[in-house]
This record gives sequence, structure tokens and C-alpha cells, in this order.
Amino acid sequence: MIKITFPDNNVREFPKGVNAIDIAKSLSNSLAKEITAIEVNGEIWDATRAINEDATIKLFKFQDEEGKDAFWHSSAHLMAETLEFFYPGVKLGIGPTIENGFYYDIDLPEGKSISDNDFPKIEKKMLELARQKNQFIRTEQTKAEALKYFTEKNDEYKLELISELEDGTITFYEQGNFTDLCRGPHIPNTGIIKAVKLLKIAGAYWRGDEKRKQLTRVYGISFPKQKMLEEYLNMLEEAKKRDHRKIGKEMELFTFSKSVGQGLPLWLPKGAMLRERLENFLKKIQREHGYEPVITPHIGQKELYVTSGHYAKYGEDSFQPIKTPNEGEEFLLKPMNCPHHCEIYKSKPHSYKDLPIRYAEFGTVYRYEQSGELHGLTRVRSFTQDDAHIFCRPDQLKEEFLKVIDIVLYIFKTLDFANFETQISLRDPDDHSKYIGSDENWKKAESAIINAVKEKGLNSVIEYGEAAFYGPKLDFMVKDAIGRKWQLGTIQVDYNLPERFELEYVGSDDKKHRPVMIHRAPFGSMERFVAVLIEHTAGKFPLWLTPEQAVILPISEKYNDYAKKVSNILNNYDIRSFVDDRNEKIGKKIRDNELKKIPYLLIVGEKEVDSETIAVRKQGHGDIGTMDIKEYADFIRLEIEKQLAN
RNA sequence: GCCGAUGUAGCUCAGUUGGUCAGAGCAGCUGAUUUGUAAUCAGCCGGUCGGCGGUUCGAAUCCGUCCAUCGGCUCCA
Repeated sequence: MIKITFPDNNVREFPKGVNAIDIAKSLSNSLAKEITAIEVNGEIWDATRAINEDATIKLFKFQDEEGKDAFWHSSAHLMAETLEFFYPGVKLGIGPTIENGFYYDIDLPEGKSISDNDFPKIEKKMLELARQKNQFIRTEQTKAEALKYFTEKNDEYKLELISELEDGTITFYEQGNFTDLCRGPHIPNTGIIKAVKLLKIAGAYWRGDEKRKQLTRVYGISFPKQKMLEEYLNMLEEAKKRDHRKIGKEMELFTFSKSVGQGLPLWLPKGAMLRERLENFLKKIQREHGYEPVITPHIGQKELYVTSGHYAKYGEDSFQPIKTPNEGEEFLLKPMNCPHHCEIYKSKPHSYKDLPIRYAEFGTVYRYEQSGELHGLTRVRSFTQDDAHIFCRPDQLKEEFLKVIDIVLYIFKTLDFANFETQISLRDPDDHSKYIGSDENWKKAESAIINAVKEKGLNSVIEYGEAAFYGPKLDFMVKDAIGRKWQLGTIQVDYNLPERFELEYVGSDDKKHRPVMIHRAPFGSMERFVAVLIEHTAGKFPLWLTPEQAVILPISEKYNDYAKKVSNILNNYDIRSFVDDRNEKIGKKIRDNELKKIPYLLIVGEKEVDSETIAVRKQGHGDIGTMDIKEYADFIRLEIEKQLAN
């Protein structure tokens, strides 16, 4: 007998050789059917793998991340089996799980191709094979055996992978007529895969190397229940409807022009108004938090970026220097605001008593992103960072971090991003060589971030090796209304630039010290933030932010004058309104303005004119009654105050 | 940048094998109607069919090339 410790620290005895399914069965039969994987002493195992020693375990179902991983990875094998059936001689690259589903990179035999039209038959065959309930059988292989198998199969991709593995660590998995090199784990058998959908096809280089052969990547997703697939497909539909590129066009927020250039957004009046309100919102918070506004030019001498080190790293692959009539004089479009802010810091000497100094600027920067990478407002070549740089003493780091976190949390709360998590990016613990700055400072900064996050009680994951070479950072990821994750704000510690720009302050010891710099952008960039906000709200912005808050709809032309009067009064109350005086029936005007997502439709006809009132209709809710104008203005003001309340 | 797909009016899209195929709806304009809570009717305007070049008697349609967009890859200070 062996001792099995459950997550709740319960310990029970099982016969040696027990597996996850057996353990689950001892709890409930229905649970046993749902188990896809198990954690055994910190390692993820197959649910059917025998446990021969005392162990601490955790059972996983599809709902768990680890359970999904096994499920989708197994589905990738099932897809590979099916592809071998339809395309004999196909060579297989890698087939991992991704955030939503899985893919397999394949090299089709000469002259063969695969397209969306082939998906239905592949899906059908996959389900047919799934229904055979073929077990996933794990076998350990010697390197020689493994090489022999794939040499006979003539799959150079697997051979390459195996050649890099250490002998004694190689395992194969077999299900039905298919055998693959695989670390695992896998689900017990194919039978629990009940729904399958192939999603798309794309080219991908073998091992991500553009000099190597391009393989065909087939993406798919699978579920243990048909209903889950339907829900997922609905979510994709919903995501399509919320696409900020589509809504941005419909609502006339922004556009692009081939003539201006790709990746260079043009903000239309309504978008510009929206953005301005977001900026003012943040400016007000920043004023309250002791930030000082600065303004810097869009270009700087090339030497500035040589000093910062960015020219060496990005110069060749970015916008090229601007030349002037003066021989040898070169300027760069600024790819970031930091060097300019460092120069502002240097414009006068600083005492330790002055710190922290916080310079804030909505600074527009230019980066030559690869053309294929541009995407709506989320990836552009010119964007405006809600940037600020905090210059502080090392002992102030944690305090400043806490304050920045406060700002970010206030923004999330006000804009209704209820779900978010943070990622703390630290040094690679095994290799400190690629990082600049003293060990002591890094330790201080890393613990400052960790403690700040802990103090605020934030949901966070720590990623080792993800820090920038110049310092650790904290990133904020929000989940939008339909569950998609977006990276927004970032707070980064920087030891590099203060060094390179030789920034100093005079300490209480009358000696010169180097300040620490914090880069922070709670929105990330205005472009990206507005894009995420559009997708989060589906264009139904909070009342305080939306470009047009109310539209006045006269029943007929006779009431246009009254409508204009109402609009003027509302505008005096700072409520953004306009009159829809088109010669259309009221039903048509309601429909059009509902579709335009205007939050309030104010209908005026004979009754309203006589009683000096308006009939209020809330977008998506219908008629909510008649009010006089002052009453309505107070009503709106209250709603806005509620939204902005801390 | 690479692979693949796409590009027809302001928007959404038709356009079979190259030959009255330059179309529809919405938007806009004009007129009629004067309307009470999700589409009133009629007329009109609007396109070098992404750009350039080629094949052909003839090209939105076939070929080449460039540009842009989309989906991926790679990248993201």
C-alpha cells in the first residue's frame, strides 16, 4: 500500500500501482469519467500512469488548465492520426496546446495541399476515431529505438527533435494507429473527445526560424461536450462583433489611410473627443498624485539614442534618421520618451529632498513595426503613451510602486475592468549575466515589487527570466467582458538609463547618488487602451466617456425648435447632445440612434412642448418615463458621478 | 519581413466558363408625407471594379508586379 495525499491534506492508502482513474473512482464514478490528468509530486502525469510510491496528488478535469492541456494535446495527436489517414506520408513537426485549443505543424507530401474545405471531413474522421475510445499508451524508448522508428517513418523533423533529447528521457505515446514522440501527459482514451472543430490554417517556419522550411500549421479546438464547442463558437462570433476595427469604423472613432501610411492611425472627431476625455481623466489623477506635466519634441538627435542604447539595439530595424541640410546632422523620431525626460531631470541639480520627481507626458512615439504585425489600434507605428518617469531613491521604490498601483486600480475600477491579474517579471535566477545593475539593487527592486503586490492583495504570477535587461517589471492583464485577456498597464524599474545618462542627486551625506527610474503607463498607450475599451464595452462606453450622450428626437418638424432648445439647455449642463432633425418617422429615428449606441434618446412632441419636458428612452432599455429638463440633467450628473466615484 | 487569402460606390456585398455586368441594399441629396417609441414612399447623385503593366478583337473576370487589408509566423524598447 502507498499513501496518497490529497490537496486538502487528507491522506488515504491505495494499493501500489494505483492510477488517477482508480483514485477518482474511489471518490465517485462520474468524477472518474472526467479526469484528464493528475499532478503527482509536482509533475503532471497521465491519468492512467501507475503510481508506485507515496505521493501528493491533485486530480485535473477539463476545467483545469492542466486538464485542458492534456485534453487538447491529446486532440492534437488525434488530428495528426487523422491527417496521416488522409495524407499518407505527411511529416509531422510539433503539435502543442495553445491558449485556446491546439495546432500541429505538418509538412504535406509533394503536390498535396489542405484548405478550409477539407476541415469537415477531417473533423468527421477525428470524431469517428475518438469514438473508438483508443487508449493513449505511454512507452519509454531508448534514443536508438526512437531514432530508428522515425528513420523508418522518414520524418526528419522528429529526428531532429530526438537528436536534441537526452537518452533515458524519451517517451512515445500511441493511440489507435498513431505513434508520436511526446512528453505527455495525455488523457486516458480518445473517447472523451466529443466535439472537434478545425479553426484555421497558416504557414509557420519550422522551429520559428525564417530561414528554415515553412510548414503548414493546422489549428483546432476540442471539447468534452458538444455544448462547450457551441459556446466557444458563439464567443468567437461575439468577439467578431466587438472587433474594435469594425466598431471604430461604424462609430467614426478612427480610420487609416493608405496615403498617410500603414499603421498610422487618424483619430476622427468623435474618437479624438473620447481620447481627450480619457487623457483628462488620467491627468486629474496624476495631478492628485504629485505628477508634473512636461512636453517634449517628437524628434531628438541620434546621439541621444546612442547614449540610451536604443540605437544600437533597434536603429537598423526602425525608422531611419532624418537628415538636415547640415552635413552629418541626424535626428530620430522618438521611439520612447524616456531619454527626453532624463534630459529634463538633468537640467538642474537635485537634492535627495526633491525626490521622487514624477514627469508625466502623453508622448507620441514612433516605432517601425513589421508590416505583417500591424493590427487595428493595438499594434501601430505611431502611438501615444500615457507615459511618466519617476526618479526616486532606492528606498522610495516600494512606496512609489504602491502609488502607481493605486492609479492603475482606480482606472480599472472606473472603467469596469473587474477581472485582472498581474505578472511580476523577474531575473532568470540561473543567469544574472545579461542584466545590468548591481545584485543588491535588483534584489531590492524585486522584493519591492513583490511586497507592493502582496500588500495590495493582487492576483499575480511570477515569471522568472521575463524581466527586461534593465530592470524587473509589473504588468497588468485585464479580462474583458467576454473573457479575453489583454495586456494593458506596465510599471518597470530601470537601472540602465540613470547609469547611461549619469543621473544624480546629492544625498544627505553630501555625496552623489544615482536615482532609480520607474517607467509607467497605466493605459499602456491611448491607441491600445481605446481598442481594448471598445472590445470590452462593444462600443457602449460609460456615459462620462462616450462621445454623444443624448440625442433629441422631435416627433415631427414642428418640434425641431423645441428640440434645439432642449439641446442647448443640456449642453449648458455639460451634457453632450444633438438633434436628429431628419424628416423621418420617430420609429426610424429611434432605430437608427439605438444602433448608433447613443445612451439616451430624448423624444419630444406636442405633449413635451406643452409641459416643457422630455420623454427619456435609455439605449437597450426602452422608455423610462417623462422628466423635465433639469430633472434629467441631475439624473445624468448622478449617473456620471457614480461612475467616477472612487 | 515571410506564407496564405482578399481588394467592386461613403458602408455591407452581388457579379456563373473573358462578350449590354458596372449592379443591389444602406448612407447622402431632392420632393411628397408631419409622423408618439426599432426601418413611410418616390426620384436623384455616386465607382478608371486597389495602382501600374501585359495577354486578347474584347478584361472587374486571365497573367505579372506593386500597394493595402485580413489570418498566421517572426518581432514588440
